[in-house]
Amino acid sequence: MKEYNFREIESYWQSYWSENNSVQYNLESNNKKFYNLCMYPYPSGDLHMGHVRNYTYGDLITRYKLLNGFNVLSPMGWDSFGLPAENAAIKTGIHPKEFTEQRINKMKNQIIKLGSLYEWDREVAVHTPEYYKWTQYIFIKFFESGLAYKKDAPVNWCDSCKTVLANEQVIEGLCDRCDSEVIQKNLNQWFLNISKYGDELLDGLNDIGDWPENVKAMQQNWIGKSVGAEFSLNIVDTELKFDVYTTRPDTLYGMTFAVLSPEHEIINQILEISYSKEEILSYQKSAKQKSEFERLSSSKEKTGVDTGLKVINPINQKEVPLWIADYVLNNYGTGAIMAVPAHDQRDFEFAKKYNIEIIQVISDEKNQKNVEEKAFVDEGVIINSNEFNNLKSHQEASKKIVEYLESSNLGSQKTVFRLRDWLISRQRYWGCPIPVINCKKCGLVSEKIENLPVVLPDIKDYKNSDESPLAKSVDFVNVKCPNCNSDALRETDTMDTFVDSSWYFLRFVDPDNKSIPFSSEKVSALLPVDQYIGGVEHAILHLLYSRFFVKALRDIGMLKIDEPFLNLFSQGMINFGGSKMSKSRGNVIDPEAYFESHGADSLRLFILFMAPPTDRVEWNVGGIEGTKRFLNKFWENMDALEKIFEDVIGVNEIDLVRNMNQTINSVTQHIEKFEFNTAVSDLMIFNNKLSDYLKTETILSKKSKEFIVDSICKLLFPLAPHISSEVYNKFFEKDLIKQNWPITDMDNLIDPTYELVVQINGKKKVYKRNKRRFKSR
RNA sequence: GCCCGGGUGGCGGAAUCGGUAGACGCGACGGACUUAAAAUCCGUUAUUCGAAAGGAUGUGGGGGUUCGAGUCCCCCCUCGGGCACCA
Repeated sequence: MKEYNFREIESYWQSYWSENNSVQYNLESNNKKFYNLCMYPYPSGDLHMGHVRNYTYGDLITRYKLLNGFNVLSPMGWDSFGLPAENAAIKTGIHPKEFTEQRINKMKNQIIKLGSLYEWDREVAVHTPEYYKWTQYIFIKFFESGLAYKKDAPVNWCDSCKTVLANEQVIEGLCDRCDSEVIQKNLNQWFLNISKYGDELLDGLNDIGDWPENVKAMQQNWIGKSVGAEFSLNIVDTELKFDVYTTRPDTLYGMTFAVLSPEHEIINQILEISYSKEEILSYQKSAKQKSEFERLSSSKEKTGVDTGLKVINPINQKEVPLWIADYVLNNYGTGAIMAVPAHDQRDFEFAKKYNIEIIQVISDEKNQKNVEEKAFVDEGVIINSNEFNNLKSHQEASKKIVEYLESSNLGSQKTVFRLRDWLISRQRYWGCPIPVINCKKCGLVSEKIENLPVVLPDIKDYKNSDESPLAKSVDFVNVKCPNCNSDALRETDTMDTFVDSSWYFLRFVDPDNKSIPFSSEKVSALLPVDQYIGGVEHAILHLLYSRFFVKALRDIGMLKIDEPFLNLFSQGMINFGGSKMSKSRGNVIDPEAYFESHGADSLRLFILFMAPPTDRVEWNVGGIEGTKRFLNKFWENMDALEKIFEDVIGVNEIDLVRNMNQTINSVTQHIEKFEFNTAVSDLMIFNNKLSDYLKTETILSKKSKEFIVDSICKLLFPLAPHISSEVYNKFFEKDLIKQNWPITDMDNLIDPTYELVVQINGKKKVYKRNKRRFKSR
């Protein structure tokens, strides 16, 4: 059999679509809009299978929606700031801009070869001044409204590379580049106040649209809302007091000690009065030297130091010892806790180790639980708590005790989030400069809008020293204060690249706007994104940051929507040899080779066919042969149909037409439900039936022939657009992309015969083919 | 520890409402074509007993509901992912 010439066909249609602007959002159209978006890539230079999977799904949706008459917006851009370009620059001296743009060109070419349709006139790349000007604009608006602020914060620092590292760059406590140990260092850093939106980000998940449950669960988990109580503990014989937060106010009578985190501010005052000054100082020092990793993971053996001081339990005036221990984190709650060893496992271990009293205040109904081996954390009944005895814990007793604290002005109910403010400053070159100036007189002053963008200066050495690479450019750093015109210094940090990606989907609706980042009207017309498709690895960071950005931009009046993404689809990863494909593992399967050897249509079909889209899959080297065979067979069938003798309708023809109709019904439903693997198999089944027909029959009516070619090309179009466009054009001399999706004939779905099955005790015993007596619908 | 998903042939996976388990594809085996190979075409392919007809078993394990369970309920095992000293 001769193979169809996929190379020629694919390249022809790719040029055709591009020259005819086959996907273009039409402002004037009355058709319903559909904003279809794939997560834009970091331009690594090589398209990998993860991209192929992502863009195949995205393109399928674009084409399906086009045939269904939607006014589709399908843009693409580049997440083009980031470390790899900077590392390459350090190594080879090539400017990150040049390095990045070469890679963008290469990758864009590969995306086109996949046959993915994008409206390239809307392309954005975040590293261009035309884009980052508006990232800076938004930053300034955030700064002016208090959403961006600067404060001292502990960061991951590699003393060998002389740089701050992102959490993702710290691998088991070591620098991912030089393997030296990462330490905690206090630096003055920029933050965005995302925690202000904790409640809204959490509540928004309830009615957001169609999002995968696991992604919603991950975000809920990350936001980590908990409701408890906050109250003060007074230190005996002093004026000193501090706040503690607990989710278990019902256990208040069981408090037998209190703990401060080693970084707690009040320790400075404690040092003046404690007999254990030396021990405290040395404990603080050792806690500081531990890396975050070590501190959180070090075999969970708890350590601490006794201050020798006592605090008073506000509910019963009992005096209990005050300790300092690093199992209490300074940046959660109040950085201090009441410790109830009887009912908290961590407190229990600490109490056992240091021989601290344990008082049980909850038991089960028969009072048979004890706390000798471990803490009792389950629901139960209050004991040893005076007037609160016999109340049910946790809910009822907590409520009563909080009411008591509130009525006696001792404390109050309090909501705490795990979500922390977002540290966005990076001591890096290849990122968006922070548009702020430090003036000795005026303090932190934002750059004037008319002076934007603050352009990344050219420097010779991209390597960090003790400060950011941008500090090396004298011209960049030394400026006049926009306020008072006195000598001032520019910020030398750049922004986390997640800032760039938190609003790119907004720029796509208005990419050429020269006066503002985007028009609010256009955003309202096109957003939320109707279908967002991307990898599950962005379940928390990117998707949460973008949601935060939209809410923050709404609150400062720049747009009028609440959520950026209506429906989210997370595709599974593609592994090979049991692990994630990566250059360092040497297990990368290059999609480009398949464009040459099997064609983009075969690759797309195989990706669609291999597994349900949400599943993680193992790359199967031979599997693509199956979809290639299918396309060859399809091509051959179409060829045979073209030559078949046209005549009156025969009996088998009626069956074939019904099969086609059933296939229309089934493929449509599977695509709607994102069950692309079974959509492909439906088409394979019909193609096999068509082969059988053509082998045994010699005639077919013109009407049926045209119905079959028309329908099957349309059904195949979103999945394998090149071959279907070619066949359609050969038969009808029309552009398939401008046609309408086929409609199922509901009257011709059901086979007039059926198999009667008789089961006895659930086992099939008799089956027989019968004619249906009534036409059912 | 907590929160999400999963577990079906040699493999990837199908199976709207509880109603013929294993669609479709890969691989394997047998055959045709060929000097030969590749490609292509035809056939077989859950396990097991049987020459065959046919029978028995079978969706991680155990129980239950039902005329009937991959599907519903309870318990357990196990794999993957996320979070994790979060008070």
